[in-house]
Amino acid sequence: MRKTTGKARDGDLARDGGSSSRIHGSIARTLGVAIVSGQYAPGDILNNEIDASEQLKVSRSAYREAIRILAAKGLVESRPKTGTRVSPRHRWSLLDPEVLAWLFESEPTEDFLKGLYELRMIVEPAAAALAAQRRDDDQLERMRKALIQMEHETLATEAGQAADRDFHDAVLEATGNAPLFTLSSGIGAAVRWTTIFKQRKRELPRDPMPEHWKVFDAIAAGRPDQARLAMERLVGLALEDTRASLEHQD
Amino acid sequence: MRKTTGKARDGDLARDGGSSSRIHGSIARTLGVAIVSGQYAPGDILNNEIDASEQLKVSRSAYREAIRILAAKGLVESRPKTGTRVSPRHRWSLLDPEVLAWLFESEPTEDFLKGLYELRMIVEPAAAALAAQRRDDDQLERMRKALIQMEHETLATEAGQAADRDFHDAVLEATGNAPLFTLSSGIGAAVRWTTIFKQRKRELPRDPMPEHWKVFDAIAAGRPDQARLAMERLVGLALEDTRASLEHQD
DNA sequence: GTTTGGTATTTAGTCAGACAAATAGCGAAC
DNA sequence: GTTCGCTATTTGTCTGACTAAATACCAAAC
Repeated sequence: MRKTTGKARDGDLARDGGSSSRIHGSIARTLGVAIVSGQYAPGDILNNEIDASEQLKVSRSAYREAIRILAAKGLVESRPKTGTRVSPRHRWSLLDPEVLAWLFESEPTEDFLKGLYELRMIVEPAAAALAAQRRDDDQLERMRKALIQMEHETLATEAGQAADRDFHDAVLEATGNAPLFTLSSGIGAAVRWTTIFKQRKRELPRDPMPEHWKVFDAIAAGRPDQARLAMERLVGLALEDTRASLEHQD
Repeated sequence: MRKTTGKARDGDLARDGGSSSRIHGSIARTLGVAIVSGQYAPGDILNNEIDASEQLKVSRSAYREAIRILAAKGLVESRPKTGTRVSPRHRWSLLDPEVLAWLFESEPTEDFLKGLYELRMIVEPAAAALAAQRRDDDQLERMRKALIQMEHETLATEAGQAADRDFHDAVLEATGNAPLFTLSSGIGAAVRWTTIFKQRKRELPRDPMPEHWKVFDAIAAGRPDQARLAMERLVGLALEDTRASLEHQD
């Protein structure tokens, strides 16, 4: 049954896999953005496949594949005769990377951002504690490299921001807990937005490195409680930055 | 643009929406189960669309829609010339309800179950604390009803188990945190498996109601710390039950 | 021998049009 | 008023052809 070759070429960060360069992907993105931005409300019914695909100037099959994508992420549900309707919000896979990207395409609501930070505040300190107990040397090395690059590039560069995300990713991975690790896209999104808001204020931002190194040191030393506390402080400071920016904006 | 009617008919638990009764859904399920169960390994390449759809005796378009579903959940990635290959595990949406269902179709690994409980142990106590601060009366009432039904039906019945899940769901919902709430399918899966393992032991299981009521009382009284502790105890006991069952099995 | 560049081939992607199946809603019969 | 069955509408499925992207291969140049 198996055919090839598990070349294990991983590690590349190929953002998208190019799936959104195909028609079905870009239609899914268009509709997905329209849904999460509230342009369609839960309960609304989309135009039937024939009309909708004509309006979008694509074939019905491409349109249908787009709908399958949205349905797989819980955004819509389709049935014969009734049509395709937008699902209630609680069905949406809000932590799916693509859904998150669609959400962030227009500015997310303050509520949602707050929720994301709250999630970080719950998950990341616990993850840091677990990582302190379980990390292996490779994972530790990955964290160190990420922080060094973050230090070099600063958060003003895309590479520096990627390094920041990579650090948090490495911590999550070092928990050895697969379900926990799948939250990294959500956490990464929150991390990214901290930075965006910091940048927006145009003030020379606080140096984020000290908290980061403290988390690293605690994980390196294998001290769970210390790692938890350090991560709590790190996320708390990020939250403060974001909150300050949001208030500043009004 | 909007067409109908948001009748807000919600609350129904329509398990699946029937999507798996369609061909594309059942093919997705078949392939999804094969992938998460390790029958295909990450990096493996699936047969090309023509051959695969012929073997499965379905049209190429139905097969393609199935693949779109799997791709949307991060299980596979397809590109021209290369074909469709199974994605590395860290891309899988392990907390997606359908993926979870596919995982539990064959018995999940002990590692994965442990991870799920660890996630519960991190998320649920924090959620209980937030719920104690934020729950409104309706949500509290939903929790009470769930526990009463759970008490009546016991965990031996499907209805009683559903009530258990509904309680944990209500707590998560009462946090008012949408991203957090999306974890309910994962938590629900862990809850379900506690019960399954308890049942398997055939011993008359410990009465789970006291811990549940303590969580409820703390949330009703608006005491976050007490709610956190009570939930920690509840999840801890569930974890013990499951662990005991797993050891018992060897 | 090594590199470079173009081309052939394989694969997913897209399209068009027909027919099947499900079902919500309506109207007739009771 | 209630039930039953029909019908119109919508998604679901199928077929087969064509398009476009990505790789592998081979030949030419160095």
